[in-house]
Amino acid sequence: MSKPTVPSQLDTTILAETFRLLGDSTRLRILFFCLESPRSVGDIAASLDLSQSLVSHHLRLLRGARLVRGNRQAKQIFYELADKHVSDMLVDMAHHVCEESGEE
Amino acid sequence: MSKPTVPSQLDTTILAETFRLLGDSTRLRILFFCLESPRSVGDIAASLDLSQSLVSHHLRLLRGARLVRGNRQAKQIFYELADKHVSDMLVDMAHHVCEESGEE
DNA sequence: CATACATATGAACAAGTATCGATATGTTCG
DNA sequence: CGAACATATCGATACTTGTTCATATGTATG
Repeated sequence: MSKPTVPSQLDTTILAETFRLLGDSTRLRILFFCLESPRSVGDIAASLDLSQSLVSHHLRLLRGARLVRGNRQAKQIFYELADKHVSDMLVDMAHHVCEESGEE
Repeated sequence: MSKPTVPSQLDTTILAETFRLLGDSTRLRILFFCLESPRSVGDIAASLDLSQSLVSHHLRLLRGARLVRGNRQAKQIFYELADKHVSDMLVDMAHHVCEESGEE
């Protein structure tokens, strides 16, 4: 278990798919915005200054990859990160990038 | 420092750029291959069944983002991950994806 | 039921990019 | 220096994808 470093080609594909979804600043902003607390689609669009349609499109992709999850509350649907896994990952990566400078 | 969860829009862009580079299975395969030990371009191309040109292109991108680093040794150039930061990140993400199933 | 509101979907377009083939740069050795 | 090898760059192409506009689905309220 000390050397599972090289994933199979299949795993690599899956990993890449996840990374690809995270590799768009609009989607990242949505994710980080929903990281604090569940947010409705309209709230996301307004707060991040994005069209409602665009937000919905992105949420669809994020939902498909099980990165977010939404539950309906009357007319609105509130989205939040799918699980602690995902949120931890995001926070970790944010830290990685913040510490990026002054390495060696 | 307990709630740096939401990065600035600028940071988000930088983060996304990094993710975008990781969001390609060919590049990921190259990275994981170089994770074990430094590899020459030709070795990467042969082992991963990719054209030399393609490998070089991807290495250029990865180099530009300081994800890999190469040092020349006679005719060959051996590439390795830029620092422990990057390699840790990759390994972590690989684990995340492996544990992906059987969550709830 | 009809109206208003919130979200989702579909078509279409522009921009980005992964890949390939050919060629150039650079390095070693005779 | 010139030949051989390793890597990098350039041009072109096919494909993916982020975004917008218009419209559909779904949900609550008078």
